[in-house]
Amino acid sequence: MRLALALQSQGREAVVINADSAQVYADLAVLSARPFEEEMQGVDHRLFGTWDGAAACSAADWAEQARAVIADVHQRGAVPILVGGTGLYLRTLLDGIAPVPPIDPAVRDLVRGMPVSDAYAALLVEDPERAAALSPTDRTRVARALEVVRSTGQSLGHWQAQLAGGIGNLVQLHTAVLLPPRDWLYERCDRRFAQMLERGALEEVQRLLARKIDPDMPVMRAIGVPELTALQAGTVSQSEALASGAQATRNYAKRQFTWFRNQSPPDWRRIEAKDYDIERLFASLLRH
RNA sequence: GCCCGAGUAGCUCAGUUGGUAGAGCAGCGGAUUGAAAAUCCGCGUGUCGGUGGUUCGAAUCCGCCCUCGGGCA
Repeated sequence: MRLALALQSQGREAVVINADSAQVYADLAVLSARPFEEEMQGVDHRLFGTWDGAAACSAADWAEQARAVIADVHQRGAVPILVGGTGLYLRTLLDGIAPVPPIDPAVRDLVRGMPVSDAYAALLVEDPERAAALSPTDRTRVARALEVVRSTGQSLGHWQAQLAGGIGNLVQLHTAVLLPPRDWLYERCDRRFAQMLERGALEEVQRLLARKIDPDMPVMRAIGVPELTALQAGTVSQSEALASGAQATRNYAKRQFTWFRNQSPPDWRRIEAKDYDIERLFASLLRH
C-alpha cells in the first residue's frame, strides 16, 4: 500500500493484487485481514474476496486470474503490486505448474474420502515412485498423487516434468521478502487475532456456518474458522478460542517464514528489520 | 497448628514391583508442483522442590524442611 501511494505520488497508477489464499474468499473479510475500503485509499485492489467460499480456489485458478489482471494492468501502463503470503501461488504464477488435466470429480471424492493409510497403500501400487517420495501420513499430497494417477492415467511425476503458464520470464520483478524478528512477529500475531474478534470475526464465522459448506473446503480451514466454530459450538471458552486462534496464527507465521526463507529465489531480497524505508527498498522501481 | 493432595522439560502431565526419566503442546529447524492460513517430517540433559538417610543403586522407600492447593480447627 505504501508502495502504491509512493508510485501515485509520482503520477503513476498502481494496482494492488492479492496473492493470499485466504483473502481470495468473499466470506473472509475479517478473518483473512482483508483491507477494508478506507484502507485502500482509492487504490485499485484486485483478487480480494473474489471467490465464493463454496468454491475452492487452487493455485492454478489464482494464477490464471492473476495473469489476466497483470496483463490488464500493464495494458493501462500501471504497475501491478503483488502482496501476500501464499508462496505456492506466487511460484505458480511465476514458474508455472504441471499441466495436469482436470480431475474427475468422482475420483476426487473417492480418494479424498479414504483414510490416508488406504490411500497410501493404493499409491504404493499405482504410483510407487511417488509413494516412495512422500510421507505415508501426508494426507494432502498422498491424495493428490492418487487422484492424479487414477483420473489421468499418468503419474504425477509425469505431469510435473513440465511446467506451464509461468510469466516469470516475461516480467521485471522487484521483490522483497519480509522476515522480521520472531518475537516482534509473534506479538503481532497475538494482537491481530484479538483484534479480529473485536471486529466481528465470530459473527463472520456464524454467517459462514449458516452456509453449511463442507468443512474440508479451504474457507473452512482458514485460521480462526475452526477455533471460532468450536467457540460457537460451546466446546471451548472465549479465552481458549482466543488463545488457540492466536497460536494458530503464530504457527502459520513460522511456516511462512520457512517457506519464503528457503523456497523463494535467492535473489529475492530478504528484509529482516521490522521497519524499512519503502522508498529506498523499491528505489529501482520508483526512479523511472 | 493439624490432616490430606500436589511439587518431574517453557506449559500440562506419564513414570509399572527401586536399575540415574518420556509424552503432548510450545519453541527451533526442515519439506512444500492444482483445496498451501493446508499437509507433513526432524530436534527432548531436565539440580525429578530441598536436604539427610536406607540401598550396590532412589523420581520411586524413610525422616526433616520449603512451596502451592484443599480440608479441619
